[in-house]
Amino acid sequence: MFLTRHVFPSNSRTLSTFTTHIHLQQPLLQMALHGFNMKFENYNAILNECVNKRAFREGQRVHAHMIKTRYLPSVFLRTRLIVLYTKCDSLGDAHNVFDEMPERNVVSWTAMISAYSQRGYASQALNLFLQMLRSGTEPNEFTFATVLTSCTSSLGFILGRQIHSLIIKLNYEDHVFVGSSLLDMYAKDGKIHEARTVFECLPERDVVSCTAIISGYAQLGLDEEALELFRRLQGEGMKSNYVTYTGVLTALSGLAALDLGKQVHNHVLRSEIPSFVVLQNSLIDMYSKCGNLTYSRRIFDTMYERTVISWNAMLVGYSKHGEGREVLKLFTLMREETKVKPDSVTILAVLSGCSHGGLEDKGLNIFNDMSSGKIEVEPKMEHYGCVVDLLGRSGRVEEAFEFIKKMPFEPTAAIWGSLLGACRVHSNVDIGEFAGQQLLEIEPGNAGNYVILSNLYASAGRWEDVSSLRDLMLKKTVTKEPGRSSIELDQVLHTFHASDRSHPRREEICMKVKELSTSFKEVGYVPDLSCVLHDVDEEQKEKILLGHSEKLALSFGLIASPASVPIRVIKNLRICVDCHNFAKYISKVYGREVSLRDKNRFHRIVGGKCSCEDYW
DNA sequence: ATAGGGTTAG
Repeated sequence: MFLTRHVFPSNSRTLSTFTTHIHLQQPLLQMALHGFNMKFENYNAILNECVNKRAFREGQRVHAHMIKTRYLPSVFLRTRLIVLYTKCDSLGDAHNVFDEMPERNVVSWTAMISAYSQRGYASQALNLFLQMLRSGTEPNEFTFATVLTSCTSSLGFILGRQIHSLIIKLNYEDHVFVGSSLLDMYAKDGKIHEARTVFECLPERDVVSCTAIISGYAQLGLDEEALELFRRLQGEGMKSNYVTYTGVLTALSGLAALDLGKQVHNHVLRSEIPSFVVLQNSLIDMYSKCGNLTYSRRIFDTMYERTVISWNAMLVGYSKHGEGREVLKLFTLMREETKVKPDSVTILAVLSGCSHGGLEDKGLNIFNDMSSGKIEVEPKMEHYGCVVDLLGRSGRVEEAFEFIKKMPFEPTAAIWGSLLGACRVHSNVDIGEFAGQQLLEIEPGNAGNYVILSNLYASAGRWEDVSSLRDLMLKKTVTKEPGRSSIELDQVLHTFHASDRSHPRREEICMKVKELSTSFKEVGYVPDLSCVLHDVDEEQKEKILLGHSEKLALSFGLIASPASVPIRVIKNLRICVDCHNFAKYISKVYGREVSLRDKNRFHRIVGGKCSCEDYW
């Protein structure tokens, strides 16, 4: 019921939608083109109209008329021309006007900086800003708000901090536009506390600054913090718009909070908020990451306009759920749609979709089409990574290894990790050992790598290697991002850590895990002790294994949710081999569907079988 | 005349 079709105009920020053949006010145009002695007022009026209507050709004719009649436009009019050309997507023309200006003021500099930053030319925008300072022109609040949006590279962040000092010196730190731009810059640099400080110091807040800080948390994966802040600001009377909800949906996607996501969706539909493409894209992603692809597809199908991101979000959804056939079907549809071109993310989604869906040959064909230019996307490192995955999954481990050696890139940790994973599943100890060594060299501090290599050694019965791996791990400073699993029940998110004793129903949960383990052992479950790398006896290892956050969340789901619904658990890391097996027993013994989202994909486990076919 | 927050992938 809540998915009704909403038709709204497309996002007005799309630059490509300008028209060139429009009717300008005839008298003015005639005056300009028939030798009338044009004055400032006339030019200003006609240029304003051209800017508003994005009338590129007419604007050019007016500009040409100025040159022909040797009219010398003021700084003001030249700046209008820069803005006109920028809005009409003609950066070259804008820059020519800028170059030929006999004098410039803060507005013309800012307009030009804005032109570059809007088109994504960050370093040019920053260069221009520096030139502006050197020329002795003092920036104003417009300049700062603009230039900070171009501070998104590592060099940009350094410059951004210096710009912050200048902002303080020139007394613009209380300005809300400058503040939102500044806090956004800090958030994008991962400096969320500094972003928060800027936010808290603002004398007044508005939708944009509030949205910027909420999205800042969400983009860094601080989902709970984002949600908490959203609720607090809402309580303090913050107004939300569609961008705010996009940020909130990002946080909810991360948490896989389906019920809350539906609530936001309902709210958006009931309110006057327009269903802009960006918001719909967020909804597609939210439903897919919450495990509900049907809703994602329903939104996708009813969209009035789709961007490449809409297609990508849907493709990624199918891919993560292991629905390879659907990925290919949708990709075919996409290629028939001429308005949208596949990009690098599209191909990534399709390749990984083929891999997760067990369609190795189809995936390899697509990679070949890309290499031969039949698909017009430049193959990047990540695409090569997908091929390693595809070959590895189908058991062609040697081929995958050869492929890595011939790649035009230096292999990354992700590539070796993918090869090692394949070796674990297909028990290729020789290549796996090599991949593992490379991996331990690149990422000596990543505990996950040790676990997979240990799994591999254990599967080959090489126990002495398992123990020397453990010794090696003790020598290095190995940090493990703490594993965390959560489950949403009645709009409340229950989060568990390993051996977590903080849940109000901890006794019950702990008992249940033990009970399950005992009963599963009677029907064939064998705890996989190679998943534990601590130097303890077997009994202890089993205890540690039973404390894994996934098992706590799964058991809690079994106790606390009705038997008719699937148990939906999400884990922040890749799921452990033993817990994956444990979940299969739950599905078989209790007849419950388990939907498990890990860092890489969804595992839909029914009747003891998983949609990943034990490859992840 | 010039300005800030947003969606997919990793």
